[in-house]
Amino acid sequence: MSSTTRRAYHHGNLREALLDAAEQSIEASGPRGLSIRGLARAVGVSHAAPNSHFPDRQALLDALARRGFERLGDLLEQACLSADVVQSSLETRFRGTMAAFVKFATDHPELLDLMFVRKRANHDPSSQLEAAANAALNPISRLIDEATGAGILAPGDRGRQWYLLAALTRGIAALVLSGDIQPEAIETLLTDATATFLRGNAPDP
Amino acid sequence: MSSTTRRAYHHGNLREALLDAAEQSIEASGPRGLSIRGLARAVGVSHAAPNSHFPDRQALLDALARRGFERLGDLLEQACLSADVVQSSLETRFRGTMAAFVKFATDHPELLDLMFVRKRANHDPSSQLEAAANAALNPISRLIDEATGAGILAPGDRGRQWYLLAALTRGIAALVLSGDIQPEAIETLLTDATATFLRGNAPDP
DNA sequence: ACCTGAACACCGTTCAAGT
DNA sequence: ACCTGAACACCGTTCAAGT
Repeated sequence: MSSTTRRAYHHGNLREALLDAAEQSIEASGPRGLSIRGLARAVGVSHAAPNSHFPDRQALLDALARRGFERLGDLLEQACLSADVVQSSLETRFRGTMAAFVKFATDHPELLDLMFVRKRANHDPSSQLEAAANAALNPISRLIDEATGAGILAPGDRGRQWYLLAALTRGIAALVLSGDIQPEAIETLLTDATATFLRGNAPDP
Repeated sequence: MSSTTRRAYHHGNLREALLDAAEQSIEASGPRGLSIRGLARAVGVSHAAPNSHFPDRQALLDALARRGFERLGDLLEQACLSADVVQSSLETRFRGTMAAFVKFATDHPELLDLMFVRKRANHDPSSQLEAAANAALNPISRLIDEATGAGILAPGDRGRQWYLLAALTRGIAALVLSGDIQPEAIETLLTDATATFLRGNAPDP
């Protein structure tokens, strides 16, 4: 019965097999190195077979990005929760969530790029991709609400604080991916960023 | 005599003509839409002609990125200086510099992407590209030094403050380019980011 | 030195045809 | 429904040959 998973490659499983191969390819040689024909070859089907599952190359990349957001969302969620269980301070949880994002970036640099290109080429706000993107970043909103409730963050405009935190997080990831920060300095930067954000947005005493 | 600039297209001017065409193409349809053959066509030379000026496609992209850093450097410099002349506060100048970066991002989104991919594909720390990149971001360092001198920033680790400011700046640009921020919210975010950075890194009283 | 033209090994996408 | 094979119009890069 376990043979079912092994055998049924060309019937029903092709879509996922292609996405798996695509993710490997992308991390190895960037999105530009990804070719539909190469994927088909790697999986052992004809070069036109992928077309049955993805109308064009971009659709495959979108599906890849969507999977990425789902995984990123899980990681951020975990970072929030596990920090909670250990009864850590809110500052630690902020830092942990940013750190989780940055770890995802270093683990899957090309995938992250793919995920955040969106709006430029493709822009359908009702797509599953956008839904996944919004869902993934939800933990950040909840953390901000919690901190506001605890009196650690000024109860100002929730959106403005979200933007700030999102900018910091993505900015750090960008610095790391472009190689503009020395790897040893990342931990310090995460700590500094958390402290700066909280201090800069603390309620007036 | 002005005919010299107009005529001498295929002798001596080709390199720049290709780069100009490349920049147009890239902003119109992304780096993926850029083809050497297409450029050659647009400029009116044979498809192999570009090879006399750029050993391969990547070399052309690198040259494009280098030009981008030179222009970005000029803009940041200007943002610093012009704000100085008007005798503005240091806070205004911080904001102005970040705003200049973000404006460059919205004006040349694809070019900016190209500029900051570096380290992943290509990584020669002694290249002219890297030199241009470092030079471009110099104004930020000078601004931090100035603010430290004026007692507005804590005289801690210069590098740590640089990383923070760079992360904020690039993060905001990233939010804008990926469409994750409403355009009307950008000005507010720039103000909030400046205030948060300065407040979060102010010297202890 | 700079450019051309042919050649080679790739692409994505379409489409009739098979199962 | 899912896949194949041929076909079409593209690529980047190399290289002998021209000027």
